[in-house]
Amino acid sequence: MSRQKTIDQTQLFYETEQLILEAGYTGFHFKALAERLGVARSTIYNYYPRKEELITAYMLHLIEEAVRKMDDAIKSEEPLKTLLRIWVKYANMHQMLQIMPYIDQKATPKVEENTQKMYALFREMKKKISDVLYKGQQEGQIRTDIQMPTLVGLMMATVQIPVHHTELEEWVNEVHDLLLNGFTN
Amino acid sequence: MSRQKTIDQTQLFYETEQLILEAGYTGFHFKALAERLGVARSTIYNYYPRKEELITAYMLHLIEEAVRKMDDAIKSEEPLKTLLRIWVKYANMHQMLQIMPYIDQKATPKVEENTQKMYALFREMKKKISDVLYKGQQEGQIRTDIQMPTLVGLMMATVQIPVHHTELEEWVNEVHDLLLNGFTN
Amino acid sequence: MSRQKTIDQTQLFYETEQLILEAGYTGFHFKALAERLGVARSTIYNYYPRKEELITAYMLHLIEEAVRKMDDAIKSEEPLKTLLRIWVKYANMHQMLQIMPYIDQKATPKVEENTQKMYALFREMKKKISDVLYKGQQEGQIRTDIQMPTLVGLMMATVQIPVHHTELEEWVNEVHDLLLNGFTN
Amino acid sequence: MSRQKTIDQTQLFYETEQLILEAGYTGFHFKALAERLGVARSTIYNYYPRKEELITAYMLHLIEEAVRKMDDAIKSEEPLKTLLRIWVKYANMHQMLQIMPYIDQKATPKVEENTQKMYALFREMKKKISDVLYKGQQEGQIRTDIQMPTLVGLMMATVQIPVHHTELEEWVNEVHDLLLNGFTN
DNA sequence: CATGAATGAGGCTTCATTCAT
DNA sequence: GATGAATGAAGCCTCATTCAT
Repeated sequence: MSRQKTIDQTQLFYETEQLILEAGYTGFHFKALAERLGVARSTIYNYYPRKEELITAYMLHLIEEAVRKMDDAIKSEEPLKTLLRIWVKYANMHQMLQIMPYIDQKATPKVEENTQKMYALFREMKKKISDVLYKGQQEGQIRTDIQMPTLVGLMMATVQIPVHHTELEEWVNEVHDLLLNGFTN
Repeated sequence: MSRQKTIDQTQLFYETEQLILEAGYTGFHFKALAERLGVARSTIYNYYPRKEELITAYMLHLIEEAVRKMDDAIKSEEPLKTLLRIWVKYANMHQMLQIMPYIDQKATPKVEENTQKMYALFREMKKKISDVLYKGQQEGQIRTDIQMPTLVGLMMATVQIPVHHTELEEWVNEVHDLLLNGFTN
Repeated sequence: MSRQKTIDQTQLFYETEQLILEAGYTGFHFKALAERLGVARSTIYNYYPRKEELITAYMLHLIEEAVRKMDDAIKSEEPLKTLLRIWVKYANMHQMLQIMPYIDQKATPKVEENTQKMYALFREMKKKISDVLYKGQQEGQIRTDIQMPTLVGLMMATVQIPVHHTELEEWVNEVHDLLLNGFTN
Repeated sequence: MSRQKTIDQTQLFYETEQLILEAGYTGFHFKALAERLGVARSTIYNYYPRKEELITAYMLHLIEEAVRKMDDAIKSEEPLKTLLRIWVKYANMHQMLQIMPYIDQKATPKVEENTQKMYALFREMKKKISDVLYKGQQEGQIRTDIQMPTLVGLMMATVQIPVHHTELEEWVNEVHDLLLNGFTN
């Protein structure tokens, strides 16, 4: 019925991610993206009529995936460590979130919708972390004299800690230990 | 009647900072800057012949100031807490550093120079933090089973923790406590 | 469930007309047209390989219809009034004619052909009006001291007079009276 | 203080008018305009940041001029004929008004403002014509059995009558006569 | 120095049109 | 025939930068 497709969602999202990571939002154009994909610029417009629509669709997809994994994480034995592992694997998600303020969130209704959903999911993620920590408090392992948002904040901030380690798992162990026990002996 | 016609360095840096904070690197143009300053766009070129030159000059200035304050900090009684306080007060510096990758660092020799200096200063800052922690290790307060970059990394990551507190000092105390003693009871 | 998949000439012309009337030539695209018709854009190309071909075909069809009606009109008792009535009913034809200059009339041989035919028919229409007026002059009702093109021109210009009337027939009567007897008492 | 100007308002408006008359709204681009003016496309943007802004500014200017002339006209001896003369001299204004529907009237606040003003002036023009006709009615020359909007409409429609005459004044005389006395002997 | 004027490069989008199935 | 896919040409617009005064 029609010609063969040359770009698929997966590849499109993959190159979108790569381009943003390499060039930042400033350097993210359909021109550059088209070159990477080896298609004409206008072709992309047949899929996403607006730069912002593609970018938010991609982000939404990313965060949805992360949230799904977290759901499983919570049921694991060491939930905090598992959350940490996921959170760090999705470190680029964190980077993406930082570019949100520079996106025209009212570009099209679709963009607005995607944005809303993303923020909702992001709040959900924080909620999941809170829940794990709260459970720890109930069970007496986690201290209660620090405000919850500060606890969550520190946990989430760890994404910024560079990975000097041979294995990601080493990083996870070290940071987990540090979070739980602090700097002091 | 007419707005101020001459450019004042201080105001120039101030507006540069504001503009970047409000609009990000994407929204940082000489056009917008000139409007804020109430001068013609071309006037700015008499001071900084290149957008990148202005931006790196401003950042360099910012980081120099922070480093200077840190020098004093180290001599204080609670050096870690003082460092934390400074680091957080210069939180925007952190934001600025994140835009560095998107700046054409070879635009002009001056830009290259500024960039080099900035990175040097940034390394110096990390060194200062390391030193404080190292001293703590020598004195037996800080644990030695965690790699130094991880310690420094966590300390620096704290800028990301949102400030829900009435007073910045509360935030500092809470985060300091958390860093030292960890999540557990 | 799905919208009609085959194109029907009548509907095609109908939507063409509607779209031009609503959006003007500027807003007349195959994209918009295809949406209205509920078919793929490319489908239209199976019928009209060129935008201009469709548009001129439609116009030709419209003007042919009008000319046919005028033929009958001339045989009526009040030929001028009847012509006026037809002319006004085909007011959109007038609008269409105004977009002709902006169409690439040499796009394809077919377009050229349609255009030629249209202009011929249009001249024929003017001829018919002239004939009616000329007959009036012969019979002594219509004055002869005004150049014929001016008479015809005024008659055709009436299409621009807005219809504030409840019934179109009222408009016709009023304008007819005005044309014949003028502004004065 | 600055470089010499290469385009002035007058020339800009003149070329705008010519281009619209020749190419219609479809063919009116800054690209074409810039070529005519012999400047870079972007230069025009320094004056009018939006295509619609230029076009509406030009139209407003045109209609303002016409209204001003009409004011004088009304005091003349043969006001209706004078109005007719002016109206026809500004025939292109009429053409401009017809493209209004295809302009994005909400493009910018300035565009909206211009549009509002234009419509107001246009209503004013119609009012002036009405006033002249009304005065004629009071003085017993103009018939009162035809609705005023129809009278005004016919008068305004005359712009559409082609000028086959050697002198514009001949056209004016002929049309004026025709309007007043009608087609009949 | 300050400025208004001009410009080119580059990014954003839309649409007519072609083509393989 | 009908369609989805791809594309190029063309128009829109913004901004860094240069230049003459």
